[in-house]
Amino acid sequence: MSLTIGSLAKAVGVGVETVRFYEREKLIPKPPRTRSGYRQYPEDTVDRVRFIRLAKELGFTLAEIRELLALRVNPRGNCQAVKRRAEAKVVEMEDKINQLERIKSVLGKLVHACDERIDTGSCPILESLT
Amino acid sequence: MSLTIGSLAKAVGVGVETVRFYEREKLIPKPPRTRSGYRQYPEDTVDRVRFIRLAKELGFTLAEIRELLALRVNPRGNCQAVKRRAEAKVVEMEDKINQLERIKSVLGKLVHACDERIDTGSCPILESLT
DNA sequence: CTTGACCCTGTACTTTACTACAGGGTTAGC
DNA sequence: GCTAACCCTGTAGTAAAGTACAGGGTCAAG
Repeated sequence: MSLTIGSLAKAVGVGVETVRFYEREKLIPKPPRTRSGYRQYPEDTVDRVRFIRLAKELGFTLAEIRELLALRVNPRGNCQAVKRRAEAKVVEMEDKINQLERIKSVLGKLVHACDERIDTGSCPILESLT
Repeated sequence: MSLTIGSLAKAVGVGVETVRFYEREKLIPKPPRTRSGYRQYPEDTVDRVRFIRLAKELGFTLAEIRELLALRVNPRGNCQAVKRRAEAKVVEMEDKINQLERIKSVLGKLVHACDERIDTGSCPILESLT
C-alpha cells in the first residue's frame, strides 16, 4: 500500500507543503505517481520524514541531515569515505551530548537551589560553560 | 576592565553586528557607554555570548535561549515557577540526549559494517527511530 | 453528476538569525 | 594633527526553512 502526500503529512505531523519542499531539497526521493499525477509514497517514507524532523530538533541543518541519510555501506560504495564521515559524526554527537549533559546538570542544581532557597546569583546557566 | 564591542566579538568569534543584534533581541543586557557613546562590556558578557552560540549549536532557538538565561533563584522571584520551568527543561535535555545516543549508536554500527563489509541496506540511519 | 476534500504546479510571502552598507563620529599611533 | 582602525545609528539585504496562495485538475460520496 502507498500513501498520498496528505496522509504522509498527517502521519508525521507536518504540512503537505513541507513534504513537497523536502522533495525539492532532495531529502526524500521522488515518489512514483498515479496516472493523474498524484504522488504515491511507500510507507517507509514516514520514517524518513520523521527522522528529518527529529534531527532538525537536535540542531542539524537540512544539509547535514541529507548527509546522514546518505550514509550507507554497500558493495559499490567507497567504504573508507563512509567510515570516516560516520566517525566524524559520532564525535559531533558526543560533543553535543556532553554539552547537553552540562546544561542539564546546571538546571538540576537550579531546581535544588529553588528547594533550598539558595540565591543563585544573576545567571547560573552560564556555569555550564566551565 | 571593560571590553569594546569589537574585542568582545573577537573574544567569542562572532561579528560586532551579531553582538548588537543580540542586544536588540534582549539576549544580552544593554551595557554602559563611554561619554562618546561606545559600549563598555563587563568581561562576563563573553561567557554569555559564548553560551548563546553553544545553545544555538544544540538546536535551541534564540527565544529558548533567552528563557534559559533568565532562569535564576533569588529572594524576590517566584521560585516555584522557576523550578517548574527548569524541570521541564531538564526533561527536554534528556530527550535530546537520548535521541543523540540512538543516532550515535547507529553510526557506530555503520562504522562496524564498514570494517566487516556488511551491506547495510538503503538507509541504516533510520534505525535510530525505533 | 455534482460538491467538497484532495491533489497538481508555480510563485510569492514569512520568520529566524544574522550580515552588510551608508553616513557619520572617535581614538590611538606615528 | 593626520589617518587608519575603531565605534555609532539606522536601514536594507540574505540564507535557511518553511508557509501560503492562485489557478486548475481529480476522486469518492450521496
